[in-house]
Amino acid sequence: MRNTETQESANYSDSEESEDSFLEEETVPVKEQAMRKIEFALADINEQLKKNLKQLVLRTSNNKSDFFLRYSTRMKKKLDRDLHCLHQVYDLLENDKKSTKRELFYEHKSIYEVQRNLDSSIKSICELLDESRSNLNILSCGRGILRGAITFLVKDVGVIDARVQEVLITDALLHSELISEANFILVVEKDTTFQKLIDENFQQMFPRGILVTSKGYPDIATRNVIKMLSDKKKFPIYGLFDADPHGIEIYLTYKYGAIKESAEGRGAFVPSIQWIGLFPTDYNRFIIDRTQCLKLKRTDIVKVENLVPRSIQLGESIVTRELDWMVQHSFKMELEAINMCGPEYMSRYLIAPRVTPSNLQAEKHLSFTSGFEQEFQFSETPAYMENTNVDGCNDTDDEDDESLDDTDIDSDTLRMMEELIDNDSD
DNA sequence: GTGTGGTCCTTGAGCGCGAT
DNA sequence: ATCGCGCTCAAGGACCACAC
Repeated sequence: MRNTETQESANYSDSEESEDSFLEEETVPVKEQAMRKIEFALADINEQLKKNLKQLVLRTSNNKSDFFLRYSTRMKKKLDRDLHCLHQVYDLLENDKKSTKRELFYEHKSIYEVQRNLDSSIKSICELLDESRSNLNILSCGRGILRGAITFLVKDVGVIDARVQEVLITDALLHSELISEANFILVVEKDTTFQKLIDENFQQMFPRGILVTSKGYPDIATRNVIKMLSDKKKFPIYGLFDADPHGIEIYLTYKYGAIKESAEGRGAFVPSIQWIGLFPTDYNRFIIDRTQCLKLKRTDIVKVENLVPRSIQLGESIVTRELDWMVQHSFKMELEAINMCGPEYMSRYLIAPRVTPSNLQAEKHLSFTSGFEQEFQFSETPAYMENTNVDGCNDTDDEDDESLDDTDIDSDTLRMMEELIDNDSD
């Protein structure tokens, strides 16, 4: 045992000092750092396997303060999958190749069994190496799409003009050059809304707008690309989601990332995104058919129960208040509810008035908005106007008299939800 | 008691297949 | 030809069981 330990230390003593000092140097490329870490981890775990230890540790250095993965006897399969994944990542880095999750999965389908096992391994490896997924040359199958006033110049691909075609959002866009005269980005929750807006001439109506969707919960690539556009071009970002608990959670995922932030998706969020609808309280502002209102299910109420404290913690008073209203009235709405009001209704009466006035003035085709404002009297102040500044920073100090403070909302809402759960036989 | 893996649920979408 | 169903994929979160 002692001999082995001596041998082990002999194996790494030569490189240990240089290893640690090497890793701390910022000038070393990410790729080289990751490869060194993997080499260490594989050699180290190999030694542990020889010793037939009860518990194995996957680590990237001898420094005990560094992140490591621990594997008990019941986690043999997990270890096997993680090691295969580590080998695949090393292969990608060594050969300067990029691969999708799906491709990696099919390379060792018998090992991973189902894709979520590979997802779990990738997540673990990102934590272990302290690198984002894209830095490890792992791409996700693009899910998000984009259309509007922007052109990407992508290395090795060429010109991708989003004015004339839908663009699949992948990590490759992150490293492209941009040509754009856009002055805002509109993120919509789902593809049906995206297509509907395109069909209703979104591009003619908003020639300087960019429309984005990630088809449900946003993937990391889409969040990263929106963040990149926001950072580079300072576009204001607006978000349009269903007036239901999932829609609100999707908004929070865009704005703050996932609750369990991982190395895989580190930094993939867009703090400047502004929620412009569909608010539950929009039921009072638009002429929405009662049949478009769907009763909250038990699972919805449970989700609201979790979202309320989260929104309070995040200081999202509008979200808290809208959730409160939703629970009090016990129904939710999808974006399609607005479409039922009339042709181009969503673009004209929901989106146009809710992007900033400076943007509206730049739109030649929006003369109808002033007419709309005259003909349509809001029964109450829309939430997006109450405490959102033009620069996208929320100002939670200016609550009107009728608004509840967070403490009141919390207790009222929770009581309401408890009653609903008790009465809900669904 | 705490942390974590595995499982199952939700959202969004697409595709193939069988019944009508 | 159309519709409904069940499967897939990619994200998210919640919950339970188990190891430490």
